[in-house]
Amino acid sequence: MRASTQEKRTRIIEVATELFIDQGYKDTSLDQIVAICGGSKQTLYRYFSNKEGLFIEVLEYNIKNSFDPVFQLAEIQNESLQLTLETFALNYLKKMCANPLVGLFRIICADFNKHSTIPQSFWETGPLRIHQSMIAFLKSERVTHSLHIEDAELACAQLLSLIKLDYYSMALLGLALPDDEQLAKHVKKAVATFLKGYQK
Amino acid sequence: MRASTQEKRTRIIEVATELFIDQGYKDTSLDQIVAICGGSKQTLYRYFSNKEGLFIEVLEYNIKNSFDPVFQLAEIQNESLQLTLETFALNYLKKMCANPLVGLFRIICADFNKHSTIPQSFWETGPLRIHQSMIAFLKSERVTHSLHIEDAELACAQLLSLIKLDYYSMALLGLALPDDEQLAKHVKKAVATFLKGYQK
DNA sequence: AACAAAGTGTACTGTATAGTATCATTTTAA
DNA sequence: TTAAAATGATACTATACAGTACACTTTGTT
Repeated sequence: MRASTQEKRTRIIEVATELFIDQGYKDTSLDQIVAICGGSKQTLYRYFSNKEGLFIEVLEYNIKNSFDPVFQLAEIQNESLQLTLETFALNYLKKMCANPLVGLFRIICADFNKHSTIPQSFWETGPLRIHQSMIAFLKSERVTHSLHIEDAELACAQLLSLIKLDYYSMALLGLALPDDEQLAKHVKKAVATFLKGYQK
Repeated sequence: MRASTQEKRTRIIEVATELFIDQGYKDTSLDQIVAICGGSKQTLYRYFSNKEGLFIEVLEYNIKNSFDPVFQLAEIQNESLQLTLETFALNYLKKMCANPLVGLFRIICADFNKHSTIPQSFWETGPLRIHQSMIAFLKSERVTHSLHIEDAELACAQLLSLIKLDYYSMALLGLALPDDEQLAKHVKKAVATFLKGYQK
């Protein structure tokens, strides 16, 4: 295999990512992608089975790049519990409410919500894995010695929902989110409510 | 005006609602709508400026029909506070996570998230009005005599998020939700966490 | 009855795009 | 150097659909 082959594949995926997110799935034509990448449509079709196949690879590529850093965040465990959660929360919130995740989520729910395994596999490789990280954290001694958590799965879901609030829905709709300072304030309140709800 | 004119308009809107939700915006053609309604494309164009204009009316029609019952629910105030909230929560959750709201939300975020006032007006006439109802309730004596709520707006957002959890995202993706019994259990826990987080 | 407004059926225009085919050109490996 | 594989440029096929034009029919009104 040529040295440039993998680079080219990656380049196509990156250009496709940008266009899909910017214009939506249906409104992004393969001709457009090729025009920006350079090369020809034949090459694209040699790499990817078809438009849907390309999108699936776009998805895998971005899920990997976007969620992995969040997993790491979920494992930070210094300072106070409150501060740990606040730090995680702000990063989690900003990652979830921004591209590429928001743009790709829009496409999955609008263009693949029926007759496709994409939503299920997106859910399992993305959000669900974040949940698992957080559940493990909530079960750790670090947490259990100051909070009374009977059902870690539930507590995790509640914590993440308190963090996201309606900001995720607003991001999906393309509405403007508060600035960083406001978000930081919000996140503190979310963590506070969570801690009080699960205090011993 | 003919007696049937208003009925015909409504019929077009209802058929369009179903097709838009079922197939998405781009995949629903006006020819299809006309074929099911009967009548001709000219008539459709006499009633509605174009496809987008039709969708906007579809939206208004369904927002009105779907959110209004939820407002009423928010005003139920009998029995215990806990029971009142649980009752509201279950109905709110089921309404939010089902069609037509889910299907229309998908379209708004995928097909109108840019260069359109649709998201903003959807947000204001839908979710925001529910928030306002709930904020008023949380400020009522009924609530303030048993809970300590400094910021009713925040408390409202947190409560509704605890109720929705990730079920709304799952519904958008077309993933299956738990059955009614499970949802009822979930809702009790959401209300419990909220009450504990805001207890005096 | 006569007229105008509302509605129908059908065909058409213009445009867009997924996917394929062909053939020339370049790159790589031996 | 040479042959095979990869890539590129371009054109083509088939299809779909928003929006328009137009001739004709129905309905309500005067």
